[in-house]
Amino acid sequence: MDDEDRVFKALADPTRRFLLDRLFERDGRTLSELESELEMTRFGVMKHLRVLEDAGLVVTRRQGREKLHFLNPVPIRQIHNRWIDKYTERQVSALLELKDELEELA
Amino acid sequence: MDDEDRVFKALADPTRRFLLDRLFERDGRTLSELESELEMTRFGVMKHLRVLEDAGLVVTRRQGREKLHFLNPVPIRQIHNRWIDKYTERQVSALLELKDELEELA
DNA sequence: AGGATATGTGACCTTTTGGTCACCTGTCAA
DNA sequence: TTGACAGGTGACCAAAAGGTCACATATCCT
Repeated sequence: MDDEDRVFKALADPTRRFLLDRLFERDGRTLSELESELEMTRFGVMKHLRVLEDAGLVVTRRQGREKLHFLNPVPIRQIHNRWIDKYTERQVSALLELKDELEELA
Repeated sequence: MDDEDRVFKALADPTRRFLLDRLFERDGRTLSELESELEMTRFGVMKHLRVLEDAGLVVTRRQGREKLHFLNPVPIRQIHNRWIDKYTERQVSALLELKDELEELA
């Protein structure tokens, strides 16, 4: 499995996206901390974090007996660049901003 | 399966990403045209296109007995916005532009 | 009309993936 | 230094996904 494939496979699972959401909110969390927010055993969560790390979506640092997890946004941006060129980017982001404003009014 | 999940699941397969690449290059292609570029039966390709359409990554229009396929970039941009805020976007896109320039020199 | 062309459906099989468990290693602190 | 705590490995099972085929419908063109 190549690097690119790992990123997309990693994003395909809802639990892993939830983990990225938690890290987007605040990074530097430990396995135990992330586990406490999920209805799953530690082993399941560990496996998911491993997949995210192998994909480069999460980077880690050991601190004593703890392992801290950080979100890496670079692969996400690369997905974006693959199918959205500069010109289309302006159109699409304008469209989504408009959509957000309309939803705020409703 | 909710709408968001469908998008990520759709992107998880290399054949489907290849199809998006072809449509990014040029849209409005038919099933037969896309099939001719893949080592797979028509049924396999059709199944993949169906998944992409259900996810909203591809939109279609019937024209006689043909079905034309178009790339929709909106869901891709939404993935981007989920984990990259305005501030981070500037940093990451600058980093990737630098990376591209360096690779051009090498 | 009728054959060729373009797309569609449901059943089926194989491979991959998500999740759990028994068991193990490294680190902290009294 | 010993017990509690944080993280790690490999085997295992059930569920989901990728791919093919027999069969079917709609459209075009002569």
